[in-house]
Amino acid sequence: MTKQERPANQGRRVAARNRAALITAAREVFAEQGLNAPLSAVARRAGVGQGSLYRHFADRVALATAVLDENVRQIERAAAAPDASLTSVLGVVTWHLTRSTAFVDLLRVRGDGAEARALAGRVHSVLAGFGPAGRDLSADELMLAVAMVSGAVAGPTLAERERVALRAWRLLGVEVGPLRQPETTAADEQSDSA
Amino acid sequence: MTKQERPANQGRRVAARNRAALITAAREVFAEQGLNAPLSAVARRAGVGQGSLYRHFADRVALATAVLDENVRQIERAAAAPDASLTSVLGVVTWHLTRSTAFVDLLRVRGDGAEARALAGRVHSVLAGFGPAGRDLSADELMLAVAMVSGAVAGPTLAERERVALRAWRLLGVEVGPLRQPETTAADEQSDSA
Amino acid sequence: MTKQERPANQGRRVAARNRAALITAAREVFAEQGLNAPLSAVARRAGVGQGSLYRHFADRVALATAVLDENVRQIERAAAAPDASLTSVLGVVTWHLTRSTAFVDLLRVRGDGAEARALAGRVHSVLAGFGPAGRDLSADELMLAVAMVSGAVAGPTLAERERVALRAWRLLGVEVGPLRQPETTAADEQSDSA
Amino acid sequence: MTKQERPANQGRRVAARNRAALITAAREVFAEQGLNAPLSAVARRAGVGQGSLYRHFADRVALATAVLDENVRQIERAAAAPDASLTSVLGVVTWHLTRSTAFVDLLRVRGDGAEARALAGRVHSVLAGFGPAGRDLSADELMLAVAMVSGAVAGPTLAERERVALRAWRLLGVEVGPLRQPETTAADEQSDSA
DNA sequence: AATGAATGAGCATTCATTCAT
DNA sequence: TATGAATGAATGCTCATTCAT
Repeated sequence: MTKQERPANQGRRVAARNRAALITAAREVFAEQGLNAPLSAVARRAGVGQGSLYRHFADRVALATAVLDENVRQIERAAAAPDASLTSVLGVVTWHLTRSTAFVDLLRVRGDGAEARALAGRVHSVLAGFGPAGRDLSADELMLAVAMVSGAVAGPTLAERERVALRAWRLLGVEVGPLRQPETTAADEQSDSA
Repeated sequence: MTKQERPANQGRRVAARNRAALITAAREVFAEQGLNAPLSAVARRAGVGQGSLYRHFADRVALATAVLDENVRQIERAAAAPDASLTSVLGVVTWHLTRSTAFVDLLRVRGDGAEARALAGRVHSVLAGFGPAGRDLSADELMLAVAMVSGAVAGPTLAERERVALRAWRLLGVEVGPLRQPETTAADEQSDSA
Repeated sequence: MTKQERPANQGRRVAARNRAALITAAREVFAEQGLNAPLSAVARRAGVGQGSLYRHFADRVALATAVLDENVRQIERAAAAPDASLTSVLGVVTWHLTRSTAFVDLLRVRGDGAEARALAGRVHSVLAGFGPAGRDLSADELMLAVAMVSGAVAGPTLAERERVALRAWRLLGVEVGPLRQPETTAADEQSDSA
Repeated sequence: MTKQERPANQGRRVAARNRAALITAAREVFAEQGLNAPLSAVARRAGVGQGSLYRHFADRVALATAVLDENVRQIERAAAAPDASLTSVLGVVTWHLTRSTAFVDLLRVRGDGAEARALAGRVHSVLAGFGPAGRDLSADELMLAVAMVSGAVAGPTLAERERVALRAWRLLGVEVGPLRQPETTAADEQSDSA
């Protein structure tokens, strides 16, 4: 029964690997060149043919969504940690904000499509799961605050963006945990529902 | 080659008119499609040849600068009014924020070139000329707050953007005057030093 | 946008054919209009999309180099023939001179880029492999002589250019073999290393 | 009678000055950027409007012809000098060859239009007026030799071009006088027959 | 399922030429 | 007669998308 799985369904295995490589490449390319970067650059960096990119992702939005989906999942995972708090989750959110222009846009520009709204909604849900932190803000207000910080985050260097983000949170009177990289689990590589 | 029917060269009488038309068109096109909109679309909307656009504005930045320069000048003029206050000026700033994506980007993304920084600096100077309003904020903090509101402002409809902007200011505890259209004086049409 | 009738993508079977067609077209267009001829004209004559041209040849120089590379290879092949002599090789060189403006420019204007110099160098090497003919000239002097003849070769008709070239060689006291078309071997179509 | 001339027919005086300025500018621009340089660059360098350029010179050829006309006239003047010899005139010709790409093309590429042929013909006439020098060459052969040297003349630096030119003449066994700048007389500024 | 070449629409930019002032 | 702006065709180049292999 399990024999069939072994003689290598090479095609399927390669497919999954390609998909992951494309997401990784897209994350890097979008970060470097912005969300309008040529898709050919993504394919090249992933070491994959153009056609394969289109097989996995119908369009630019689908690819971007896949990238951001990982980000959001990491936030959800951070919120699921035993010692999680609003403060610590905001630390993860802000970590992403300072790393990824695309993520900034996600949380800033709502309504850019059903996918983006869905992702933003998941962040909203996460935040709603916590009580107020430092100030008594509703989940809606928290999302607005996140958008505001997103809007402020800009700058050529990572350090500068981090500094600005923290100042922005302070101005809002919201306490933020340390900006730390969330763990990337193997799960990130397995999504195949696109 | 043997085209006889040239749409007629209207001579240099139209020069000033063309320049103004280009700025107006650019304002609209940039607002709708963002700062990377095709310049050909601007020329078309202005009813002007491609070459004329390039004669008046050496590059995209020059054109965008001209557009934003008008915005900033209106803010400066609002600040110079006899009954001006930080609150009323923020009303004008926010009015622009809700109208123009380009203006949002100007105040959000600093360092995108000397021109942008100069324009943002002028806004900074204006804000620095007022005392605190509703909270005791330095000019730097005020600029950050403006950037944050800029970041939050998004939405398909004008009404939505206005609502969001006001909520954002409230979250910051800063009082904002009524969002009102600044007067467009003839001076705006005469700038020829770009 | 809603165009349904794409002229059909014939797949990569045509890749090699396209490359050859581009070189052929470029040879003709460059010969007729000079090395600055619009590349779009080359693509059109080759019956190929603009993009394909750029895929095969990164820039104008790469295309010109490919064209001239064939010429030089034919000269090298002529020099490798069992009964080759300086006289016979000069016949081939001169044959090209009278056929191709681009080739004339290659041998006339040195230093127009590393590629051109490399190609000219290969001609130099070929000439250096023979002893003097009709006069005792060094390889350097021979190259100069070739450049001089190149410079003299001009005229609207092929016959005129041939006549001038032969007169020029006579003035230099150098014997030249019959102007004959070198064989185009299949090898010319296979180069894929550009 | 001569009164009319004084009260300044300003228009006419300016016109002549502009014409001369255009020729000078064209000489420089064509030398730097080649014969296909933008005419707007010529007008700009001459400090003259685009329209004025077109008033004086119907097209690019007319302008180029005017530039070369000066060169040829200088050669004719050199030939008219009391101590002129074929050797000395060839020195002047070669001086021009090493200075001006346009002049090279004139003597190299015949048949580029009636104007060019006429100018080349004048050079031919000049050479025909002298006896053989160093070798017994007919005027036709001399013109061919000039074309050959023209063809050889190339190189990024003036010194290199001069060196090559002299080597080329040596290879032809023709003696050449020193390369010297011909005097520019006021006459060059007065041609108004275009 | 992957590949990589083909295709052409689209955008930026330049420049020859015309023409009102 | 000079001026300088207007015009748009032409060209280079890029890139999203399709499709034979």
